Amino acid sequence: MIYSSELIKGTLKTIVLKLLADNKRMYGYEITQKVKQLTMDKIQITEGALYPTLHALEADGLVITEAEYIGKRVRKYYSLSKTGKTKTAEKVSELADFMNTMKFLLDIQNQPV
Amino acid sequence: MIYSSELIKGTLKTIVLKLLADNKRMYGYEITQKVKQLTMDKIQITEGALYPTLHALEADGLVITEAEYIGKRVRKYYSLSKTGKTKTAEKVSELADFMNTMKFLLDIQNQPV
DNA sequence: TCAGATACATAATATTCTTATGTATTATTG
DNA sequence: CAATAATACATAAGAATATTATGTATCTGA
Repeated sequence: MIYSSELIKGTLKTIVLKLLADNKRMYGYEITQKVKQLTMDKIQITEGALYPTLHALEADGLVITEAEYIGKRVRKYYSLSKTGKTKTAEKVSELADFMNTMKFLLDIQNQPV
Repeated sequence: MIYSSELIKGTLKTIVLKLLADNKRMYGYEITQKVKQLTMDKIQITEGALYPTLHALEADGLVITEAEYIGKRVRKYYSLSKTGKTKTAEKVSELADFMNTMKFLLDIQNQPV
């Protein structure tokens, strides 16, 4: 089962930021694979969604990039800036709060998953 | 505190459906107020978001409507169709699953709210 | 009486995703 | 060893869905 795409909306940025907080330094393709692996294929980030998001994070000064060559192929590593670290904590905390609210709102107690 | 609007994206339809499942019959304005009240003002659904959503649910055959006059003012009541009830159960269950996944992904254990 | 709440609706715009396409390198496998 | 899949980036067109603004009209309370 893959979640309907609308659920990802609004959480992608937070997911990416949190992964960078945990892994110091990651490149785009690695992020898609990591999310896929951690969620047992339930969340699959498309490249068309990820790269624009990464570029936006960079434009906002939340991440910094380093290009690196693996053989002849370029890799673009992303890591959190100081501002990015602060922002990540805020967004994760907000999402946690939001999920508690939603849990209450949807009256979700012990639904089997 | 009001959640950043992006968090609402993708969950609005599910919220509306669940409220209708719990309350049998509601009108638009009532839904906005109910959500505001249940979430202690943290989620405020704008009319520009709600009405198009309700119309889409109707077009999809998930809800049925009845107009009613309160004095001279019209009210449009929404209730779940049979298909709507099934769909609601599916969407709520999917969202519950998604939130568990997100909880794991974001490593959220006992963050104070 | 008049401001605020109730109650609907829609249009222009912005955001952000999907889908499709493009380029190129490296690894695998029949 | 050639073809395919995986790795790795990127962007553009289009769809979906929200924000913001606007419009209309009624009812309530100070």
